[in-house]
Amino acid sequence: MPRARSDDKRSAILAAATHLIVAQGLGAPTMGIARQAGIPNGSLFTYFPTKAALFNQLYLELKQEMAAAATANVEQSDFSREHFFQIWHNWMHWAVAFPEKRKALTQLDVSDAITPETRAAAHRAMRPLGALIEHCRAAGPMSKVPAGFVAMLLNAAADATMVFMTQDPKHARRHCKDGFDAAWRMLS
Amino acid sequence: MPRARSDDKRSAILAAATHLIVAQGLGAPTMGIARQAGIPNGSLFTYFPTKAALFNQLYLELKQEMAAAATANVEQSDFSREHFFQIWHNWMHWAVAFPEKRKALTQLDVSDAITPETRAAAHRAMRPLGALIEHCRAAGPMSKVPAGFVAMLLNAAADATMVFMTQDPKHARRHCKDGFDAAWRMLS
DNA sequence: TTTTAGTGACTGGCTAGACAGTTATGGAAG
DNA sequence: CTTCCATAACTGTCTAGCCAGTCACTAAAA
Repeated sequence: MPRARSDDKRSAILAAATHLIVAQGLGAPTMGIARQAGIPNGSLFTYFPTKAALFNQLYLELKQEMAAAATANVEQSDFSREHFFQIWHNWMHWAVAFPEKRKALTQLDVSDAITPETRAAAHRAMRPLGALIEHCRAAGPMSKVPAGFVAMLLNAAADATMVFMTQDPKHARRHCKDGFDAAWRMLS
Repeated sequence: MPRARSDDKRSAILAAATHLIVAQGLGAPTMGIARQAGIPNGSLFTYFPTKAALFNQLYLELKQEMAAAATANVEQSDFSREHFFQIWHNWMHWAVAFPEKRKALTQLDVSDAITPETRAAAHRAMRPLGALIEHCRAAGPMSKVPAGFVAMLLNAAADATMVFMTQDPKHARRHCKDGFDAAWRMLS
């Protein structure tokens, strides 16, 4: 077997891309990303065939990481308010801990470089959350509302809460709770 | 006085930009925008000094148009649920009637080409809505939550509702009401 | 005649990706 | 154990194409 690719370099590229996307938007040049990652620009293309492929991969991994952070250490079958808050808290905590990742995600989300396939895969990563939401929805006033719509509304509330917490980290704890209360009022 | 600029051309440029931004993203070339507007590319720069200026102007005017559409034909001093729904309905109706304008707005919203000044001006355009929200907030369970946070949550809910209505126009009427009910539950 | 809009060819800078040559890796053959 | 080889990663330079904005000129308005 010939040389193996370096996971470190791969990660460095993704991290550099996250950083530069936040600083310069999606127009950030690949050369800048490579420099930030500490590799020559040519190497970037041995890890990702095109810029779009890099963005798709980044989007997917960030979404997966976010989903994993939200549902870490929680049981599948518990549908209580407290349990839901635990997940919400994990979720918000991740966003505050990695503000660049969250910002990069919102940029990538509206980009047309992200393919429907990637979006579908990202959606799949959020599946565990979906099941939980589904259960709460069915028991409350939104039982007649399409599940996708409910999910979208909750996502929107979560995003808004993340933005506000990041904007005003001093009162992050309170904003986290306020956002949750609002979301919970929405579906119960 | 020498030749006056043509309002028609100006509008054509803005309309063309809206259309192309939706189709190609913010990377849409000025030449493409000019072609779509039916003018030579040089003329675009007699109406807008730079591409960024064009985007800022477009953002501002779309936001103003949206705000005006939402608050058309409604009284300032009425704070009832019905009145709020009337505004919500106007708002959603605009989004469904002009889906491209809404989509272009969401693109522009995350762009770093939009200056803080433009954002402030756009925010001012939403002022009448803000007063209404403020009143409802103060009377409900979110009285202790910052007004900006409440506005952000409502905006997020409105956006999500717009997306879903546009996605599934067949049941737009129901989604409009469902979105409103959810938003109303949030703040009362 | 003055002033400014209209026009479209042009340009300078930038960037994604190609490429030709180099180097590390590990297995196979002796 | 040593040599050799096949493979694929590594590298920096290069280039073809694109695009925002310019400019020299013309046309219209007053």
